[in-house]
Amino acid sequence: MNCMVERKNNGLSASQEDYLEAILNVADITGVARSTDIAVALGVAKPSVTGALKLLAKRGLVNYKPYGCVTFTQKGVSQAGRVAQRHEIIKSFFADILGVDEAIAQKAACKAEHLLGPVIISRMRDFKNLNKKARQRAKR
Amino acid sequence: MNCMVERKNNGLSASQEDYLEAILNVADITGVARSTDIAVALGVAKPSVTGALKLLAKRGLVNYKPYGCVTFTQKGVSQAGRVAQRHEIIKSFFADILGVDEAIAQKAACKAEHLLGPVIISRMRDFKNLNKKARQRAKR
DNA sequence: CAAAAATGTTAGTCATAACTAACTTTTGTA
DNA sequence: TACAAAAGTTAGTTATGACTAACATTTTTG
Repeated sequence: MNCMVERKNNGLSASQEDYLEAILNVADITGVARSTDIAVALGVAKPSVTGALKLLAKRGLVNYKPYGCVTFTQKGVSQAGRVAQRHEIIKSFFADILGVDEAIAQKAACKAEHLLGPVIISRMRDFKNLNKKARQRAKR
Repeated sequence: MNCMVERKNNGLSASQEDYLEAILNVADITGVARSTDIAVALGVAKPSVTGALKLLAKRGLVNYKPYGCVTFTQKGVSQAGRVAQRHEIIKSFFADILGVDEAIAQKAACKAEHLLGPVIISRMRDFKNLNKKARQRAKR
């Protein structure tokens, strides 16, 4: 069976990864990551954001100062980037290879990104690339 | 972004689905579902099993009696079956289509089965079937 | 059949991560 | 500039689901 719960590879919980990703996306859009925007992006209440930011700060992933605006540390940027990358690979695998609706692929990726390991993710990426090349060959 | 947490379709938590599946597997092997075996299968402590069984009983999915052995209700069988089916589809998709190691596919399926929706699951199944047919054609 | 071993349960604790209500700080505006 | 609105925080609660220690029941066996 072998279905036991495991420690995350990077030590981040699914929730923490969600926050990192949300900060990245919010900052991309508005230039800065403000607490309320993060809350809206994740559909959580504001106090949840405060709590999460403190935790991420304690882990050295973001620079947090009460009433100030949030920035990533070096470590935070790289972690957030990794999560976003996984998200993108999974989303486009579901959409392009499985032919699933964008919105559904998007939602599923949000959840799956926290638990699919590097082996599966990299196979998904390879699969997509092979598929792209095949289509290019077919076109010629 | 749209990554907010959602209510499960069937109202079962990931943990509850895990227990249903474990009961199914343990019963398949030993003929009966005993608490300790379930605990071993899931890698949890025995009191966790007791708690889960009470919950599943309250939801009308298993027949639980203290110190007795566990059986599924009609509803429980069908739920457990659905979960096991999803598990199998995902596992074999990862293994056969993505070419991932069986053990890794197995573990990933354990986690993904709780969150991938019907659309993606059915695409995975279709994809596998198409692939099988294609290989059969190629052989002729 | 009685004691030991195995099995199962109860009670109480912990961690995560959400929530609301109430408060503080910052910002925008009359 | 003062005050109202917006943004953010604190404190306290809740739910889920694990855990350990201690107790109860069942089964096995000498």
